Amino acid sequence: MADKRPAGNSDTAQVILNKSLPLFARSGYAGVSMRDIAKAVGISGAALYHHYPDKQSLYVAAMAHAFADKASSIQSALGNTGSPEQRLERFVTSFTKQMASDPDFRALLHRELLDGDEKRLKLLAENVFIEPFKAIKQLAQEMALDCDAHLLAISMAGLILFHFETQAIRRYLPGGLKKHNDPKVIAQHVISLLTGAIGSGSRQ
Amino acid sequence: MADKRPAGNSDTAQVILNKSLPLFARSGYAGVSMRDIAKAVGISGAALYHHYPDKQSLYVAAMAHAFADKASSIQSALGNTGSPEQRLERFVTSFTKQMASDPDFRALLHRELLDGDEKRLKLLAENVFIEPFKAIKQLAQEMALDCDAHLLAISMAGLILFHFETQAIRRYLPGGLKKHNDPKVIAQHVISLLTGAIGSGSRQ
DNA sequence: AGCACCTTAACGAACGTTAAGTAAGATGAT
DNA sequence: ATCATCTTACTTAACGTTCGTTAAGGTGCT
Repeated sequence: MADKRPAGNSDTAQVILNKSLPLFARSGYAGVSMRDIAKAVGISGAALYHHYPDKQSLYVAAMAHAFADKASSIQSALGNTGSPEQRLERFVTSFTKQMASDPDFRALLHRELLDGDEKRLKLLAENVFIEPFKAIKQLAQEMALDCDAHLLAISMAGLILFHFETQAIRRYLPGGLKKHNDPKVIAQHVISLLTGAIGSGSRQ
Repeated sequence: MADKRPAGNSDTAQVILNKSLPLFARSGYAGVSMRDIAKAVGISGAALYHHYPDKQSLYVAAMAHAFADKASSIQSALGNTGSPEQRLERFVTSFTKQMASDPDFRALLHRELLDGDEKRLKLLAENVFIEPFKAIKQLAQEMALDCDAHLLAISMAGLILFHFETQAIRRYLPGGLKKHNDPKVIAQHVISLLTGAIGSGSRQ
């Protein structure tokens, strides 16, 4: 009853997106062939063209699929109750946890920032990041009235994302410990940095 | 005396690296063909194999070439005179300027962080980043005794790099202005953030 | 002569994509 | 209920192109 399949109602198109996403995340657009995707799905290469007109369209659909719902889940992390400090803490811990749990999303995001043409970046910005960014910027504005809110909002996201981006190479840098990949540790560090614990407090 | 060229000493091998680097930076390893490189250099595709045994070796040589001397120039930005605050300011302004002036290096760095296998990342870490990272970590330690220096050093680099990484998409995010791509503005923002101007000062 | 450096031509493999055909279920007239 | 017909979802085989790479040979300096 749950899954009748009368006709013209296959979920293969969705399966293709789900199976191709980790491939694109790992190897990038040029690094994944249509045959790779077909093999991952378990169908012939030609069958892909029954669902998507070409590789480019499949890729764009996969990206849209990957980024869908991310906007709201990022934004909902902020809420609008409590003091700015509380909201900052809530956002940083939640965003850090989300990024930690979705390495494919992170990789695709970085790839789009590197390779995305104007059209794709505009789509990504307007459909995914504008709304959460607005909320973060608003928070930034409340926290530091004299500081450029746009720059500060970018800094918040960057602080978190860069720790994950450097996860692989930090194993070869001095002082790199396993705990530095713990979302809770990262979040705590970012919070204390953003609340001014570095330059002002803890004088010896 | 400086540049004799007796025999078996063409600079074509160097030209190949210099011409292929922007291609790899823009399109990644899989996105650049040997024929693309050959055309950029102005020789036949087969001639590349006179200087490098295969595409992989050419790529690794190009990366080594791109990252050579970066280590010392980053590190020398710190120096070891003056107060920690002065050294921080010197490092941030200098590092920001260096990154602003070398988009290819930035792109290659991000690509290696995304795609680099264990061996390449280890090479990159040990030959390029270990020494400057040690110096930055040392600075971090002096600035915030109670904070994890490894995390703080990563944060310093990430704050700067992420502003450049998001340069293209910020045009579509609210509050994005041309001045936010000015190295001096970015550096000033990062410095004020790291010296604790956010959470502590400027209460209304 | 011999080596360094380059060419054109070509190899087989893999690429994105299309053509042609098949199996299975839905549809509609009888 | 049956049969022809249509659509959906796929298959195998092949198309022309481009890929990394090699073979064979030419030119010019030492």
